[in-house]
Amino acid sequence: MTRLPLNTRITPSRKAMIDIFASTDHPLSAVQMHKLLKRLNINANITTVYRELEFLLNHTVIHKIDISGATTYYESSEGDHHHHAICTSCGNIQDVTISDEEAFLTNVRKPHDFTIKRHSVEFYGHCGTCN
Amino acid sequence: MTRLPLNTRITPSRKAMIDIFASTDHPLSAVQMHKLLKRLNINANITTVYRELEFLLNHTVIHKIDISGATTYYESSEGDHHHHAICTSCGNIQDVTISDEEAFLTNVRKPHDFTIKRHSVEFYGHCGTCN
DNA sequence: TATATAATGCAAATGAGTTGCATTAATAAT
DNA sequence: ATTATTAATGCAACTCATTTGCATTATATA
Repeated sequence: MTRLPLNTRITPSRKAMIDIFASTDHPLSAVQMHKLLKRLNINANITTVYRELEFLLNHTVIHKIDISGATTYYESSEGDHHHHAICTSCGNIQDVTISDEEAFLTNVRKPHDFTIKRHSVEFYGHCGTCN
Repeated sequence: MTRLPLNTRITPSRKAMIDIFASTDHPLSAVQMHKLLKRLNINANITTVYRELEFLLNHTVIHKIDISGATTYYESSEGDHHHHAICTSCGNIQDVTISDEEAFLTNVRKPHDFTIKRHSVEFYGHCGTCN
């Protein structure tokens, strides 16, 4: 796992959130995380959840995924590089991999002098259940 | 251009927005559009801008682009299929094309039974000026 | 020119996320 | 074990993008 600062304190909500991200292969929003914590009887304030997400993000424990819409989703940085298929009917999010992604990236005609730091590839459509 | 409903009324703000999208190769947010209209002395309410964006979206005159963050951007549906490179420093958005995009799409290992309706590919990094 | 109703303006509400500040609690120091 | 330091938290208030209800205006048609 990524190294957290030396002065990082292990609080119940922090531990739970780290555990949840580590054991879930599913992107989560702040509100969803907040509910999950409640079910574990960890009554953290939603502000605390947002702040912790920011903290975990800063320390690359998690990363954002860019899904169309107002809500930000986060997932663990562990696991292989992948993208997402979002069902526009039920909101379900599944992983998508691209074989030979390097080839794909070499086919990108990027603007002159633009330095790519990261990329986002998302597919929208209908999942098996909603088809 | 896409056909609008028969009962569509040509109001000053509608006409201006359609013209602006047709003549700009640049994604615009509701707030940016609102400012552009003001400069043309069309003092439409921001609500009207949002409603008109929704209308143009519904009639496929424009489409949303999915950029990380709270603000939604829209661009004309005219023009070739392309993606975007977003400068995370200055917010500048440039077009990106992928050569042989069909090949890229065939390399996508999509979930079983998932029907892809559209996809979004965005690159984040630093533009020439911010490098 | 009158009529129907699409489009608009305004105010208020919503939803996601942020911030200031006082309080609490995890850890280090004693 | 006790205390001190300060990271983490809770709460309320706020911002920002966007939406909604409702009364009013104005475009296109009869």
